[in-house]
Amino acid sequence: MKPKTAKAERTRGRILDAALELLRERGYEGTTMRRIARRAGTSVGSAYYYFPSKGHLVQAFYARTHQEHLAACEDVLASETRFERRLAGVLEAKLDTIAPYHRFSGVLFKTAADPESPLNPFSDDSQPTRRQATELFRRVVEGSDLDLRGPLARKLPDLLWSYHMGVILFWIHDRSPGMRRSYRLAQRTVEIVARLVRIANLPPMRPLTRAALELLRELEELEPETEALSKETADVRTSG
Amino acid sequence: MKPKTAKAERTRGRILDAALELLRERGYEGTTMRRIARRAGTSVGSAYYYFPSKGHLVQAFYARTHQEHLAACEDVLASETRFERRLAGVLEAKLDTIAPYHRFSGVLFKTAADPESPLNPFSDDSQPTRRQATELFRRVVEGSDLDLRGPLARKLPDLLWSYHMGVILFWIHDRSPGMRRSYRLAQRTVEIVARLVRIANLPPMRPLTRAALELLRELEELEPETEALSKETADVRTSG
DNA sequence: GTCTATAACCGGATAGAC
DNA sequence: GTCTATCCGGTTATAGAC
Repeated sequence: MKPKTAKAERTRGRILDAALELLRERGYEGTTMRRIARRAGTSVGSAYYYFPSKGHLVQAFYARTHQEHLAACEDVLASETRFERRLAGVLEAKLDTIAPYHRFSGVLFKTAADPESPLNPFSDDSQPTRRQATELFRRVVEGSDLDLRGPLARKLPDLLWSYHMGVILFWIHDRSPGMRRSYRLAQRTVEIVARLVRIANLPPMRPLTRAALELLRELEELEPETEALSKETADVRTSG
Repeated sequence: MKPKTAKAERTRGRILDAALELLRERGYEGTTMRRIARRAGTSVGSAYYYFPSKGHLVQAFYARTHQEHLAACEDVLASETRFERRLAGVLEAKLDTIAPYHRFSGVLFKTAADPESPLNPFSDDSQPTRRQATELFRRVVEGSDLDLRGPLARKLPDLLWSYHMGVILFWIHDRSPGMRRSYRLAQRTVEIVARLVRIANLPPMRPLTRAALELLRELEELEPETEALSKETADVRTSG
């Protein structure tokens, strides 16, 4: 899968470049494997030699936009300390970064939603990207004026990642001009989320917060990956 | 699309039955249009005459499980008055109803997630089913001991529908034996949701609740459908 | 052994004859 | 309304070239 020779390296690069160009130019459906190969000056077989499926090609594309997003976040993260601003900045940067791909976001998401797909954000293939993403939200929290301790502090980045996936889900279905509704949703929910986080630690809310965090812990415990370490269920994984 | 003669009615029925049988027996991928046609004793062309795409066949299948779900809810809705129990009952009935289809839920969801797909819960094609579903959650609320008034009362059914979609999303990716994690998630989040709803109307939470409801209202206003009624943007809809 | 190319295969979808 | 033949695109088998 990884190219061994310099020539192969170039071929792989040409295939990927051709795919990314075509995705921008013609969207997902218009980007056929035959066309990718033709533009890259090679053959379908070659493309499949380097990328196991069209989905993996798209994943490379994802990785690239993720890098762009990270870069676009640096400014806010370096200059702002208010939690609201940091979170809003990261979300807006995200919406800006993915804007050019809205026309075929549906198909991308469609593929990404399939639990069997390598694009699915919960899949093993995506784990590096996902880890990077939660890491980003960890920075949002840690560099902020939020003064959190305990389990909420530990879980918040994951929760924010889920929240941000929700915003993206909304964006995918957003048909308003300029995706106005999505930007609005992000701005306004950031305020709400921030207020929720700030009051979560106040005494009257403690039991509720504790219940929610306890649930997260419990669900993690039930995770098949965790169970697989115990004796009897090791083969469950391979049967799926 | 709708059969006109009695013979056509029967053909359509045979095709649908064949499709549903095959979906149970062989899952989504194993259910090819050619196989459906063969089992129904007809041809691919015929199948496409009655159902514009494989997706529409699956939608019929959805409608059927939705009916099963409704039936499975009647008992709880008739006997319980506590909001928690009603909501939990409806969710558990849902998980029970869809359990047999978990192996190919991913593909179903994958199709459903595509904004262009007729299966997408936000699409026009799905509007009847969706309306029925929110109606169900309206019954959950209205027959319960919750004493709500104002905008929260009006929006709660929609919010609960979204929440229940979230549970299903989790279920789709749930790989634990017997979908234990999903049932657990439902039970526990029901408690949390109920507590949230009950405190949302208390004075200290009022501003937050108001902000959230105001956001919903605002997003509805930005909806393209609403805008399309105004003069200039009428053609936006047809271009998608 | 590392790549590349060609010719299939398979299944969803459509055209058009009857 | 129903059928057959065909297109189209993802994917795979496989034969060779370097």
